[in-house]
Amino acid sequence: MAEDYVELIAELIESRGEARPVEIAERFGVKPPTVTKNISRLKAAGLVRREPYRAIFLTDAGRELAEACRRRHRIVVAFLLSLGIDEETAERDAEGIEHHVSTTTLEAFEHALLQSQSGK
Amino acid sequence: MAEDYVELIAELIESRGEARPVEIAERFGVKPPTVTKNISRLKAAGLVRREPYRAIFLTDAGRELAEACRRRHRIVVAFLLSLGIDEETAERDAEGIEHHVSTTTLEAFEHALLQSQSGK
DNA sequence: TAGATAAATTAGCCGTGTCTAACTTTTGAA
DNA sequence: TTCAAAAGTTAGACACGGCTAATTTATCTA
Ligand SMILES: [Mn+2]
Ligand SMILES: [Mn+2]
Ligand SMILES: [Mn+2]
Ligand SMILES: [Mn+2]
Repeated sequence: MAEDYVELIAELIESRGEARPVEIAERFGVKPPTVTKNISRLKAAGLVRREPYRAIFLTDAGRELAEACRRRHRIVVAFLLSLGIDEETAERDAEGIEHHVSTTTLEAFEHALLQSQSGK
Repeated sequence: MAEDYVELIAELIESRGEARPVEIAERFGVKPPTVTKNISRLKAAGLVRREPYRAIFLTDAGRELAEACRRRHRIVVAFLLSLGIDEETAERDAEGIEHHVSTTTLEAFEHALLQSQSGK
């Protein structure tokens, strides 16, 4: 959970300037109270900073985690695409797969990606 | 959860002749009461048949699900191995990845597997 | 600037999956 | 054949992630 949240929060801050619960709820297909509760957990975990009724900010730890997650996400998607999978499926599957890919496997994906690029 | 359980139950029946809660608990690194409760849910879902204090059997539906899961598991592991990932990591990662692989992606894995075999 | 609307929170519920402690049933050895 | 050890179950607790209904706060608009 935490990974998907910080990832989305980072993206919202980048694209919208701020991360709002209502956006998060829409993106995850979840109701606002669920977001409120989960954001509290993120705050308790030191990943997020925020005051009630205000936008959500990432802590340093949160930003670091977000960056790692976004990188992993990009690699997994790119890898699936390189296998000829359509974009929609690649995105959907990557959203789950990304949470189970070890460093070893991620590196193997990157390596395979390079091969497929050189081999056209 | 159900997928991992029926998969393991099928394997235990095949290798040991029967599936016992104590073995399931060990394999999943979980305590026996957890297994009891989860097996009850499997029974409620019509995947498993059993009487208290006796071994666990799969229903037809359970057996079908188990077969599908084992097939997916084998393909994901084989695919990761074909990328040069070590067996331990491949098994560990596959255990999570298998639950997020769509039919489309599974087919892409199979296809890539064939390519890697022909290309030696 | 008042009032309506939108956004967010709180309270309380539920199902899942985990645990420990205590109990019951089965089993296997003496 | 008995009875101790192993296996399994029950009871009760907890954290997580989801929900609805009701309330509170912020925002926009007339
Ligand atoms: Mn994800
Ligand atoms: Mn992601
Ligand atoms: Mn699994
Ligand atoms: Mn598996």
